[in-house]
Amino acid sequence: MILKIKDDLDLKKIADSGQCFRWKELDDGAFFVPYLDKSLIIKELGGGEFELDCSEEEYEHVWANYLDMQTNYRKIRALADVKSDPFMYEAASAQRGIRILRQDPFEALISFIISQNRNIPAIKNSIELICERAGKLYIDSRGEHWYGFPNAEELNGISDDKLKECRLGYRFEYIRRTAAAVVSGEFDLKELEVLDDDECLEKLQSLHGVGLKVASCMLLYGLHRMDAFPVDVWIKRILADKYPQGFPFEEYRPYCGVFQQYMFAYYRGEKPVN
DNA sequence: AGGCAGGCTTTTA
DNA sequence: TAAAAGCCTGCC
Repeated sequence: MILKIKDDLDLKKIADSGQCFRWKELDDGAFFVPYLDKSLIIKELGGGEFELDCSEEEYEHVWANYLDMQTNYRKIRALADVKSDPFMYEAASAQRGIRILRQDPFEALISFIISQNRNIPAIKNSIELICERAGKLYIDSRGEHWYGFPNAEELNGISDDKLKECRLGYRFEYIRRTAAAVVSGEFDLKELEVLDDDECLEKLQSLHGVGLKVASCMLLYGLHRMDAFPVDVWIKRILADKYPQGFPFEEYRPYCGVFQQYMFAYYRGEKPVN
């Protein structure tokens, strides 16, 4: 199908944004996008048009939601005022096209536990290994094979040896215990939905290997809490560099997380590490 | 109680 | 060799 939109959507920027780790750019500039048991191949044609290898029905029921198309990001960007916060205005303008995906919560949780103290290529590497060892095998519309991200049962079910092949280092035990807690029901991902942001952060941090930063990433990228504001080494640098008087959270509520993402991508893009 | 140093696996630059 | 989308433990 052909999708025609007016709002922000830059596939390359999303793929490089550090919120998802399994998108793949294909030879023709299209992107392969996996989500649960489905995959999408999407290509920008220009003029706000995109070609998608799915039906309109599947787009409406799956991909529009995944890509968060019901949210107006142009409106959100308009919160950045060029006079009062020129840095943010510049960051949001330069990174226009980023959207906060509605990813699978379990995948997001595991992915951001893996992310700690590592750079993006290493994160992608471990996640791909996990999918190959614990995920289901699928075939996309081109006839190419791909592995899905394992659900909790699948991840919990693989042997220690196989999980150790995924090069998780000291995070091995974090992943093992988190998957087991989700499978046993000791940790219920659905229960998070009824909690407010602070309660949610607290509950997530009860998991071994989940601190404030990973919990914040889970809120923003796994639960789509748009006001969640993960502070990592990059954001720390930005806050020290650009906001020595403190970050104006009130100006950007309830979308602080979106602006965190713009800043992160913009600042990191100035001196790329991968 | 709350803050801080040191250690942790492995990869990347 | 240091740093990497950090967290845990032990110590004070």
